[in-house]
Amino acid sequence: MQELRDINGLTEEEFLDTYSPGDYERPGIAVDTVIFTVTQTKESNYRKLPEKELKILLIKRGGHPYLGAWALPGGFVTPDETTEQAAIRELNEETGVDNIYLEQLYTFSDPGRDPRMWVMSCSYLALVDSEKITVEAGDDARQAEWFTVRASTVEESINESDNGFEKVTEHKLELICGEIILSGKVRHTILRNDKGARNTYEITENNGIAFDHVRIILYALERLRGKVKYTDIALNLMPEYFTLTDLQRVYEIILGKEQIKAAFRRKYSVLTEPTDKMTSDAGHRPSRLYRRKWLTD
Amino acid sequence: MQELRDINGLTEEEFLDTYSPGDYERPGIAVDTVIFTVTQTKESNYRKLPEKELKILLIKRGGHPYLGAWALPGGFVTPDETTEQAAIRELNEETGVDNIYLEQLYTFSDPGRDPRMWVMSCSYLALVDSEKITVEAGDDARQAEWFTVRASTVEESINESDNGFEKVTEHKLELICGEIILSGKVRHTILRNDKGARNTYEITENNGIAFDHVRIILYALERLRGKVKYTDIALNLMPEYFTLTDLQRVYEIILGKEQIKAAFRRKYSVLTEPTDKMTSDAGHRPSRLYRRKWLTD
DNA sequence: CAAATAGTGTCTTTGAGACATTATGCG
DNA sequence: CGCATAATGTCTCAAAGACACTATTTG
Repeated sequence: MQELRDINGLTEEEFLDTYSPGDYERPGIAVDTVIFTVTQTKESNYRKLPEKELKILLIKRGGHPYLGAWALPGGFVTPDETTEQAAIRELNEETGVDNIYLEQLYTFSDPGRDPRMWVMSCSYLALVDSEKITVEAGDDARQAEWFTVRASTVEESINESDNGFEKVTEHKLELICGEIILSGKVRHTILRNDKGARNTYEITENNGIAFDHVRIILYALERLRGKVKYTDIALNLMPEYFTLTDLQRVYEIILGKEQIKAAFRRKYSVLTEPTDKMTSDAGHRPSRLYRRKWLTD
Repeated sequence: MQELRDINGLTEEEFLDTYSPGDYERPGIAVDTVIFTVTQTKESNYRKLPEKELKILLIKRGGHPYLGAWALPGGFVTPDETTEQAAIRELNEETGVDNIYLEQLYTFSDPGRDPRMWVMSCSYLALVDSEKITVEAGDDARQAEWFTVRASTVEESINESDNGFEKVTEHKLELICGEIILSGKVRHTILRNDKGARNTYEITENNGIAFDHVRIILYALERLRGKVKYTDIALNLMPEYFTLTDLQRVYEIILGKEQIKAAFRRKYSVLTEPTDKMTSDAGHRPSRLYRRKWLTD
């Protein structure tokens, strides 16, 4: 260690021994995880392939604030863990899911985002294969459900000036689970000019979604959509064996856009390796099953 | 408001009136900003163009811990502001710089990253045009300096197994400001397998850089390098008028790779608009000056 | 004129879009 | 046999890589 002494003549060791944290205010740090999966619906026509749906997990709040509303799985970080470890721990406690893809999204810090007190949310994006989730909905009296995600961009306005522009976009989110329909809108204002770049987000409508979780969910979806095109992130949503058409459907449901088969296979089949297994008992030609290929770059 | 009552028979309003935050431990939240700029060096040969250097701002620590080491500009967040507002405030206090590009990077939360107490760092990436910085180095007795950034990947090892792989990369950072040379290494372990995806980072060497700031700086550089290719983010480093060769040099210094002139212009000149100004007094053909074009998508 | 940069032309390569054609299991 | 999907071939178009060639200024 260095022998440097500070203004009070203390070495670092001496300083740390006598250090006591000030009593200024500190925020609670929550982690909130947007966990996506893709599920199959049963198809009436035996010949047709089942349709896929993008879903996220929400938990019904049993206490104030937002009593009865639905919230992202999460909880508070403790001093002996990283936010990532906290996210894994909470997800495991609440869903029993283990070993899943996880990445940090964004830290939301608007004062007032929690009506109780000062709380920041360090949010995470998680992806899980639907075959892995045997989530006991509602372990400890809490109700947990998978909601189908529908998102759309409602309205845009662009205001160009000489040295920049202001663009307003309204994003709508709908979450559906049987009879339960939740929804919300977020207005995103992009301000770009020679004075800098500012993004502001405002929740303009909210039906049944707790805290600022509409915004977090929309942010997660945006990240997922962006990354799907240039990484192998989507493979985390696939079971061990899958067809290339399955994979294509997953891309389509995430991107909200049909993909051209030949081009899709050219681009994304490098993320997979063929097995000698085939599908069977479908009302049409069997399809080869593929596995994930682990790309080291 | 809703009339829902919780398990104690309270409405949300009543609940919030009587709510008192628990006394569990909370972390301090710091913001630390990696602010980049690109400067020109004087060129001895009057014909040649000046070379460019990528720099970041560091502040010499005047107290423990890490007394005498160099740290990113930053400070603690207060309850009435977002982390972004805190970053802007601190940057303004410490450098006088205003109106700059800012984006959130990552929240670092390793327990023990601050030897004093539990502190998380919400880090930001900032970009500023070097003509704007008239930073009074050392306002309030604190020494602030711009350090030239050199980064390289030192070593790699890949360990492939049947159901995934482990890849280790060592990143080296060198920061140079006159006689002062700081350096550090971060070992990045990427673990990908059917049990999930984990990245771990370990600071394996550190000469004169405070806290875990080596890692934050390397992370910022990675983000900058990634985004430069598919956004107009680099334009935030340019003065109002610049030549396309200037812009190309900025890309080259960020990416650490020469760009082919014709291809570069085809791709990135859409981010600019020509003016009728030209350079002059160079020992070669004058060059047209361009301005940033504000793209609304 | 020589040095050095400015600016453009064009051939090649790569990859995505679009669409067509052939293959195959099941009721 | 006909339905629905599987799998691949190929033409086109757009963008990036590579390199060459012409244009201009100043000492």
